[in-house]
Amino acid sequence: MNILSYAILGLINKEKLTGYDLTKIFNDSVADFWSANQSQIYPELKKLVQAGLIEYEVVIQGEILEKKLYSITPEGKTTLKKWILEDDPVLPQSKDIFKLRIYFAEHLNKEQLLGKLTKRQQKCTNLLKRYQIKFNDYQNIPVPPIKLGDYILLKGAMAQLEAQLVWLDESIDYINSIL
Amino acid sequence: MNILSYAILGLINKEKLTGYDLTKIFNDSVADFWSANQSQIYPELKKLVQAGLIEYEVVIQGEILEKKLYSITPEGKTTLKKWILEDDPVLPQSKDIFKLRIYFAEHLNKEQLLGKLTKRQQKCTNLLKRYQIKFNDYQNIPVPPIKLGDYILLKGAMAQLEAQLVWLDESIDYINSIL
DNA sequence: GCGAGCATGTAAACAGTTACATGATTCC
DNA sequence: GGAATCATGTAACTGTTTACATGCTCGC
Repeated sequence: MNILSYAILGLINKEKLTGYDLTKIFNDSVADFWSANQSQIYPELKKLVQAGLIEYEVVIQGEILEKKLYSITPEGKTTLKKWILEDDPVLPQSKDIFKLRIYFAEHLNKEQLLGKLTKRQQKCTNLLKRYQIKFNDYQNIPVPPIKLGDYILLKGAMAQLEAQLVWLDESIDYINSIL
Repeated sequence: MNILSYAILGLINKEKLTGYDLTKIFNDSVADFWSANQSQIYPELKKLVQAGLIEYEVVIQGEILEKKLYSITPEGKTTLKKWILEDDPVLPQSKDIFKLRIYFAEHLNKEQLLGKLTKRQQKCTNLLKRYQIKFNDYQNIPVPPIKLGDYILLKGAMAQLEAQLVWLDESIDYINSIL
């Protein structure tokens, strides 16, 4: 069982979902800490059904379109709970092309370097704004216990972005002071 | 050319390195924003030599051990500079198993949930301490322009960890207040 | 002499990306 | 009628991990 299968299991456990729903979720709502391509989803769902951890009912959409609505089985729930409690390996080794380029930045002149940093600032600001809109929705509706994960993770994503923006600001100041 | 090959190119550009050196660097100093396994390094080095972007001299270590010390070629420098200036795709889609588990945390009771969060706090604190020691070394020696990348990226890693610690603290308080 | 670390490589399995392929539904 | 979106799947390729395989060097 790879991590993706647990991710799928966890999402289906929250609510019944189709493969298409899962695809959207991995590209939108949980993308900050996990992602997956559409082409990974369907084979993985098949494996999970074979393993007896999920099952599906065929639902007719419109006139003839058959969609598979997946739900978790009791065995799936047990497997999921066990996995959630497992110890986490050290810390995630994330990959960040932007940081990699900046690390090699002795090649850039001041303008190029500042240009790259301000572009990133812009992107972070835009994403943060989207998160803040989401957050305002949560604030209005009191949520525990079902939405606890959503709430905490959203706050986490926002905190990381805010920290990155402060770091970018400081880096710009630093570069201005030395170059 | 994949990203790893540019990462290798950038590192070799800073100083002459062996495959073994690169392996260590990808597991230690740059692990915060890029990582690679030993088994990826050697085939990639071969490709870069074939492409004429790096070259090596054989250095004898001790009596007979031959090690290959790689250096960047002029074509390699050109290729690297071009790549560094390329625009970065949106924002990195990092994967964080810990966050994924917390997202599914409605399965945990208060103690289990707080246990997971405090364990992560411990790990973040330990890593932050190591970064702070590194940082103190940089502070004593004035560094630009060669060590600019090291300095900025280290500050970035520290900022992210500090933000995560604040987030974990707030999350613990939040959970205590609602559960 | 021994153990930790230096040094280089390959093979197999697994995970992830990009592209292909098809068709229905919903809303305008 | 057409476009965006819903919906499901496969194929080929690329990237990553884990394991295998070997041997030297340096310091104690």
